[in-house]
Amino acid sequence: MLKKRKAKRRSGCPLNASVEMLGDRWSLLIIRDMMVRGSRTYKEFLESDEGIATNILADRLQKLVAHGIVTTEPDSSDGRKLNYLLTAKGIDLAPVLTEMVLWAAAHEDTGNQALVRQMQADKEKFLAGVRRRWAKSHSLRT
Amino acid sequence: MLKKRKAKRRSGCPLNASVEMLGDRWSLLIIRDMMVRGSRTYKEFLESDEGIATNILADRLQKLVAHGIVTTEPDSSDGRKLNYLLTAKGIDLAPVLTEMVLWAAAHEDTGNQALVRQMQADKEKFLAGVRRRWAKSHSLRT
DNA sequence: TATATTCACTTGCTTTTCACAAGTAAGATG
DNA sequence: CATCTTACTTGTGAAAAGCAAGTGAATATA
Repeated sequence: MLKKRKAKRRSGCPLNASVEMLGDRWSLLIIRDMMVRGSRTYKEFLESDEGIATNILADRLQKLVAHGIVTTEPDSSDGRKLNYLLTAKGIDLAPVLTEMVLWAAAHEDTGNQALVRQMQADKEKFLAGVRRRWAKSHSLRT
Repeated sequence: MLKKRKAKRRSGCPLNASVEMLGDRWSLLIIRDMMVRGSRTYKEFLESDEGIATNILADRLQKLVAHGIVTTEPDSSDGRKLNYLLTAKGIDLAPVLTEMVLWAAAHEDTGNQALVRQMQADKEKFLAGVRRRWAKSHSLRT
């Protein structure tokens, strides 16, 4: 399979750059799974409530890796497993996710009120927590 | 045309709700045009750098209205024009857009550095500005 | 007032992406 | 060794995106 060299941007606007990397119905949910649910493997992502299709998941993971948001490393105790981990760039998406969660929680009837209340109570504290958890468990690569 | 009653959510997660409303390659760009470029009409949206197709624009505007993010009102001085305006819910997306812009600006090579620097300098001030501009020029409807 | 132009879309068609079901290969387990 | 698990790939139909052209009402222009 031939991989494209450099998908040219539709515009130079930073929002457009974000949208081109994350603007679909799955990418941010995968990142959420890594960030708040601690998912690491293909199988764990598949088990999420939203029910992503296997081929779409493979495609999105590959794109997230290509964009430098996620890295992979083989699991040391099980040769079949590949661990997907957030890079520093990926962790920096925490504020984006937070604002999206708070917006939906404010304007829609949604579940997961535990997470929402935690974010509402102290956004910065929540973000610090995410960063700390990730800094601890892995050496972050760029 | 029959409109669907209530597109059931894939999950109750607030992030999923956001993604189902905004997770595509155009919706947030339309909101950006309203929020920071002051676009109001179909034609103005079409003129954006990214080059949205006419049928996609019509579809996205309709969905944004359906989600209560945008409202319409006829232009008082030109009967052909329809003005699209952000609702309070739409304006509340300002922090989401801001974080997405700052993230891309930090990790990608993008343009529009003027806007970025303004956001970096004082996020809260920028957000207050957006809110003030919108509160002034229209009565916000829910 | 007739004509051209603008505005906000539709329509039709092709291409791309999504979704579902099934299959496969490498590694682990009993 | 046989079976199971994990991380995918492949095939197919359906849905959505993208492009070009067209429509109809309102407005500007000659």
